[in-house]
Amino acid sequence: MSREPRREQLLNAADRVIQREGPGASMNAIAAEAGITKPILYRHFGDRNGLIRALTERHTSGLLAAVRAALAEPLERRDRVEHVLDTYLAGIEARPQVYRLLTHPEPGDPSGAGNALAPALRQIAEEITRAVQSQIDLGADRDLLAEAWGRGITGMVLAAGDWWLESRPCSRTRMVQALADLLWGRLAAAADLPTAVLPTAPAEPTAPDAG
Amino acid sequence: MSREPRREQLLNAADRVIQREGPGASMNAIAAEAGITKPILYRHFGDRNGLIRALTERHTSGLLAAVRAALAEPLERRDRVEHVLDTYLAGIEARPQVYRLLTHPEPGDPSGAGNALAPALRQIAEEITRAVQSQIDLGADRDLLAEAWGRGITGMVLAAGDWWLESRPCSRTRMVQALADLLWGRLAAAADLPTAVLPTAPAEPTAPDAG
DNA sequence: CGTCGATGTTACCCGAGGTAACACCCTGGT
DNA sequence: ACCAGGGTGTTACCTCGGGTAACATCGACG
Repeated sequence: MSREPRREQLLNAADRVIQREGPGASMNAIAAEAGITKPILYRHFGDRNGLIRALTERHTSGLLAAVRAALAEPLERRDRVEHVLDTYLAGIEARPQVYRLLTHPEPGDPSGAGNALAPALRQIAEEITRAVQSQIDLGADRDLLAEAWGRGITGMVLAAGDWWLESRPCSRTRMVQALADLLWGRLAAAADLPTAVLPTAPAEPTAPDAG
Repeated sequence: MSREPRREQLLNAADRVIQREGPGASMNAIAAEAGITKPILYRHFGDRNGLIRALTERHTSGLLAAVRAALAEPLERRDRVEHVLDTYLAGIEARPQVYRLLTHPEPGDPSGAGNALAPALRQIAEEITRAVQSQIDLGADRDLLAEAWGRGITGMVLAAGDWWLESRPCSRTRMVQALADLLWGRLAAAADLPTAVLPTAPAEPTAPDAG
């Protein structure tokens, strides 16, 4: 049996274990599930990261392709956004344990499951939730929206701030503007670009077929 | 010397080590920095999580208080939002290593620093960035906005989706609506509530002072 | 003077990632 | 027929980090 099919079998086994025990599963456990011992895993995947990477690539290729397709769907912009959101949520809903692996490839503590936000950040999220609840009139959906938004805004600022801190693409005040603009609906308000899909190829002014 | 001051000293030492080596610092290293050995740390903090928790609480109390204050500032709503964003970014800018600890209390792999988004999610962020860049007219700030938004939206959906998956507060379609509304500027469009600050005490209709 | 509550130590356990050395079995070329 | 190579697998080990047990010390207080 050549390498590739065997690799697939091992990945299947790893999948089952992680499905069952979460992303903290040990290499021993995975090897046992596959009916073999550790060194074989290491021969195939180098180290634990390699295994995890292979596993996530396998699972995320589908989700990633789906999201990409959703982003390119020829819909009204709002509908397209909803379509992308729904695609993602449906994807993580379908396989929760795998999703954990997607978001937390590093083991971390095995007890607490589902911590996209670290405890300290969860406190911030709660503050935002409370502020929204007490300051803004959101009608009947008030509680749900406030909580979802509290989490969402916190996650947004976390991810964007992390990137900003790492690569410093601009001043702090500009970053503040960029995020505030996003929260302020600029995504909805901006005009469409003239359907040029290829990023490196600006629409040729002489091309007659795009009218 | 009673417990508390000693505790502070140990936390100071832990702080220095983490400042220097990042959140993956070992208990041995921390103990060495404090000039002592491991068991003392364990006596004071129970386990590694306890130490980290104490450390983060210490540092985040300031940031959390600042964010809370910013959220209560009597400003125009947009200005308040910007104020909160700026407060947070200034906080993480001031002490990057501590910020890492805030966002990634679990060690994880020591090589990669600054991964608010796991690799798989970073791919999604890039897809969004590309889509925004190629589909929406954002003027001169185009590149910056697209990238910041790509990260931000991904982080938002990650955090909100994680929460939704964990506690299932509503149907998937409703969650999609909640997030799309957030991205669509409903935060900006909604009306103010009549300055009732206490969450559990709805504004008394007979109170005359709130006019 | 004893003892309580801190301080501190050395030495160990355990589990997990990772590796070295060895053995087998099939296939194919000479 | 034979042996080399590339796959399969094994046992036994190393290292490092979190965590604990057992023991020694120092100062204060009734």
